[in-house]
Parts: sequence; C-alpha cells; structure tokens
Amino acid sequence: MKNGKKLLTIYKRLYRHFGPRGWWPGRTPFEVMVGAVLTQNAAWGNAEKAILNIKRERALSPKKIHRMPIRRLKRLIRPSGFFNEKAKKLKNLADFLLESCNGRIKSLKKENSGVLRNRLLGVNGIGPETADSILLYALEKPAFVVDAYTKRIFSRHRMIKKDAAYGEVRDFFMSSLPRRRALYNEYHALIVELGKRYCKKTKPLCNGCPLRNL
DNA sequence: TGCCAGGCCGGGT
DNA sequence: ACCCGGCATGGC
Repeated sequence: MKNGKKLLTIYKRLYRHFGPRGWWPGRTPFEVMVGAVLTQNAAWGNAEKAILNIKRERALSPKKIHRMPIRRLKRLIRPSGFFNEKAKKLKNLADFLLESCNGRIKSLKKENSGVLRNRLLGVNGIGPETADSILLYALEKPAFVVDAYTKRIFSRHRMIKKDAAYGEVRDFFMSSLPRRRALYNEYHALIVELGKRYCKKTKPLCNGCPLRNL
C-alpha cells in the first residue's frame, strides 16, 4: 500500500478509537508556546502545573515573562523539571516575540511559515519539535510535529527507520499526507495518545492497541 | 525504587 | 555530520 494511504488508514483507526483530542490544551497562542517549551522531555502534567503557577501570578504574557526576575520564573516553573534551562528558554521566547511582533502574535500568523520556522529555530531553546508545535498549534500553520512517540510507533511498524533524523520523519509525513493543518493537528495528538497508552519506551503493551494488527 | 515523560544545547569526535 | 552527557521534577 502507498504510504499516504497507509498513514490515512492508521489515522482513521486512531480517530475512531480515541475520538478528537481537541489539541493544543491551552487557551491563547502564547500559552501554547510556553507549554511547548515546558513539556520538553517532561510529562505534560508537570508542564501544566508550571503553567498554572504562572497563571496564578497573572504573568502569562511575553511582556510579563520578559520583565520577571529569572529567580522568580524558575520558582514558578519548578514542577516542569530542568527549570534553570527552561527559565532561560522562556525568556528567549518572550524576547523573540517582543522584538519580532511587539508581543502581538496575531501579526506573526501572516508571515511565511518556512521563514517563521527558521526564525523560531534561531531562538536558543527552540528545536525542531518545539518549532513545529508552535507553528502548528499556536500559529496555525501546516507543520507536522514529530516526537519520540512518532518515531517509536512508526519504526515499530517498519514505516520509518528506528534512527531516522527529525527532518526525515517530518518529510515522510508531509510528503505522504495532504497538507492540511487540521489533519496534522489531530494526527499528532492521536499519536501522543496512542504512545502514552500503548507504546511506552520499555513496555510493549500491545493488548488493546488499536494498531495491533495492521 | 528506578525508569520515564509530547527535547535541546554545547562540546567533542 | 553525528554522538553524548547534562539538565530535574513528579508519577507510577
């Protein structure tokens, strides 16, 4: 079967099994961006705690993060782990937004997504996955997000190499699937759901997996 | 009680 | 162009 068709078959199966995920969990584009940084190699629940701490202080805006003493920011985001690193990363993100669009994210959405992607990658702390998450879920661009679950699941199903680079996997999905933001949005969210339940790093857990027999 | 979670960076080959 | 150690908390 052709790659695109197979990917769509898998997508439909996941969608039927789990239903719409309603991603990203976050009310504003900036909240999405902050979440994308804070969840780096951390459980989402921990990133969420950190976001709630920032919200409690009414500090969830580029300007507030920019002005906040870094010590205080570190304290607020402590539950997300790597808080020394992530505090700097949030500062860099806020600085980037302030200088590129004066904190008005709406105006960023009008820009070319390829250019935007490179500019995001230029921010220290934003790598390929975080950049694509921001493009897709905050700026509403058709960028496919590849994460550890994506590689694990699709290499176990022998559709990609186990050690494939980020860009290879991204290209595989984007060249095989129709370039639709809504599809990329739901697909990545479904992959994460599947991964959390049935594709942990060590445990096989094939029982009940909707992709058990493909 | 270790192992893992929606990675990324910097320094080294 | 890879490869690897470091970064840190909370849940199971």
